[in-house]
Amino acid sequence: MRKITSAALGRARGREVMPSKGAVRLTRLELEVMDALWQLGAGSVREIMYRLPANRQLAYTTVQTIVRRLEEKEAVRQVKKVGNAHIFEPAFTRKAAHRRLISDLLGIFGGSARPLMAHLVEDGKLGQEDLKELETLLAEQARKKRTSKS
Amino acid sequence: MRKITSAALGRARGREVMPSKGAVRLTRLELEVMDALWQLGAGSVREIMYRLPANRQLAYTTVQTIVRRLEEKEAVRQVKKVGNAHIFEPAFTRKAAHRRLISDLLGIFGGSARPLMAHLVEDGKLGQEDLKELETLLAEQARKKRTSKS
DNA sequence: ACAGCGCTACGACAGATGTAGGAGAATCGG
DNA sequence: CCGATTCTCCTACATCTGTCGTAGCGCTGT
Repeated sequence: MRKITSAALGRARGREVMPSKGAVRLTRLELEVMDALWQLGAGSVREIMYRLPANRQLAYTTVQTIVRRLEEKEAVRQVKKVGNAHIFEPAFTRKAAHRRLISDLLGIFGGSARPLMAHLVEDGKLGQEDLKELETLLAEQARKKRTSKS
Repeated sequence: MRKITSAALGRARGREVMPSKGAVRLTRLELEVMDALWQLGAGSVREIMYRLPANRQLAYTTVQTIVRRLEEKEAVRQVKKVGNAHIFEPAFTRKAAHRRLISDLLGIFGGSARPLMAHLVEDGKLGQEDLKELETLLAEQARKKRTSKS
């Protein structure tokens, strides 16, 4: 049998997004645990457990396991002990994590924010007021940059 | 030992995002395969393999496996045979898949598009022209809706 | 007609993820 | 000082993901 490909041998463009050094990729669950920690600022396994959303009630040891894995990934670190319990704290901000998520998504979208935005608008997730707000933000940012730099 | 939690017993808000019925969650690799298929419109395993980005050269059977899994997830379906080879076609559009991704991300962001946008602006992924463009799009959409509906 | 090559079906396997149990050490309340 | 409680540390295990290999069947060209 002849290879079915015959003519279509055009290698595709190599869209590629560097994992930017030490940036960890958090899983869904890990993200929820981090979220709890971000809310707390710092906390014990049990505190994290209680801060988990209602639709994610996990066993104590499950949370503990996730926290341990997060430690391995250096996403959280122990800051002190209370009794014999470790108190953990996030190793980076929610913002940083979000940035990572967005950049991943943008990668999938081919690197440009446009299509993403278009979707948002189409889905009505983005209205007139939002755009206004953004313009303000953009202007302010430009101003700030001019002030600090140059 | 006393539970370390003592006072902090406020259950967190139950942010939750329904998986919207039959919507499948595609993995990274599956997404790349789908992307190849979207480019092709429809194609054989081998054609898909050749369309994969240069940084993702996989063995023939690897691609085949992914395609099989996508079939199980009903993300692709066989449309015909050429020789003894199956020709596959996506079961939904790239757009639909993207919508799903975005909605997932928004879920993580608490449901609002604002923070997402803010990030984009901060990272300079979104400029003046983009916002202009979006406003146009938004206006057009409003017009269209008015025309079709009401 | 048949050798050979491509395709399919299936199985395998390591590493990542989600979820939890058990043993035993540390601590707290009395 | 002692028992009950709560941690910690490890282990376990089912799934999901990423990646292939093998066996065998069906075309196809000569």
